[in-house]
Amino acid sequence: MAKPSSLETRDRILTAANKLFYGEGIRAVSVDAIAEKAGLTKRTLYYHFKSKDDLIEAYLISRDQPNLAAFAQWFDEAEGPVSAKTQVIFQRVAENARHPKWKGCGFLRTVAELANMPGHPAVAVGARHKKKFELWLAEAYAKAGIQQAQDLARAVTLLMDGAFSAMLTHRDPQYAEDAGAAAYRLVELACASS
Amino acid sequence: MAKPSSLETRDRILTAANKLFYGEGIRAVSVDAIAEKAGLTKRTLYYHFKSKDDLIEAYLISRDQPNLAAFAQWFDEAEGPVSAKTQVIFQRVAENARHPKWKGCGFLRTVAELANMPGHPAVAVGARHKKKFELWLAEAYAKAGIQQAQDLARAVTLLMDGAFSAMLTHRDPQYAEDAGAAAYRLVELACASS
DNA sequence: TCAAGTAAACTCACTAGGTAGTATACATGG
DNA sequence: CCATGTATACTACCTAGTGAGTTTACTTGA
Repeated sequence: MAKPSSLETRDRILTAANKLFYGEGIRAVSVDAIAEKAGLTKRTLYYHFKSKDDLIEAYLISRDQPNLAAFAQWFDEAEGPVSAKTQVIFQRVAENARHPKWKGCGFLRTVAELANMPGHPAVAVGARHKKKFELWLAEAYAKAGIQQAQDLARAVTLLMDGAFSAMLTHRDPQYAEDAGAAAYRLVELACASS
Repeated sequence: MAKPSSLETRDRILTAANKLFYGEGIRAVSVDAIAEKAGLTKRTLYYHFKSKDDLIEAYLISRDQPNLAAFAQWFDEAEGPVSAKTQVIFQRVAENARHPKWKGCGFLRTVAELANMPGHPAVAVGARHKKKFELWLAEAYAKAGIQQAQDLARAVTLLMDGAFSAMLTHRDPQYAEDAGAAAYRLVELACASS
């Protein structure tokens, strides 16, 4: 069967790809650089991934569940009404954005960089990730008895993507705080009419 | 002085850079490709621009005023209260996004692609452009007698950036329509408390 | 028990083409 | 004549991807 190191090697490549793709961008990072960071040769990398595009897709897939889980945990841990719980998500995102290595939302940045390849599998992964986030929010709002849960989830998701973009543009976490305040108002408004 | 064709040549290069950088992305486009599209040699391009980075910056600078002017025109032409005028901007953006060549906001995409170079002059141009948009909105809201004009302009700008990101991700103009509806609600809310 | 076989996992050296940027020379209008 | 503008041809290096061969771990037959 497979060597015991096989899965471990694939993970090492993915970890290196994560750091480099997120830190430097997709097209700015060469396959050679990833192989070197992973401590193996390019030929070995191509044994585990059939192309650079394949590796880009795998990079985003590896971030999908962890990111969604973090949002859900922040929301669940927060006290108070859904409006406040929503706002907490934005506050946590703002906190994360203070780390020096923070470089925006990896999904949005990858989609933006691959805008000239709409059919790229990684773009589809990014779109699905954002859809999942919105759907999860909509379900949370529906459980809280909000009538227009879908519309509200859509608006909050738009504010979140706007916050990611603005924080990256201006390098200022305040934008996520302000987006959170706007989201709070919209949730309160929806609650009032429910 | 310069040959009469000099300014024209610079413009030809800038036009080619515009189409290629916006259509394909920054790092995906080579200086050779821009020179070829402009119908001249790379050496001539380097006579007018000192580096690729310089050309990237010039590309964004050339889009700054036209974009802001379009937003202002859409807003001024629209009928009704500021809430409706705000919503119209989003509707116009959604219309534009239906063009096959639409590839998102050139400023946001450039900033996202150059996220690993925070000091890049083009990133600064992108940040200034977004600040100008927000400031223009804040002034329009203040003129309309809204108390929290700045907060409101910030929220609407966040929704706009979110709309750009989501439309690019999902290739669906509906996201701008929904962002416009949310913006409408926030403006109405601010008007009510003024 | 242990040598031979096998397939997975891996490396070295390479191809063919693209990259930003430049040294040098030629043209052309004032 | 001479400054501005343009082109040819080049450097030095990086790019994704591959052909061919080697090492490793495990299986299997005697």
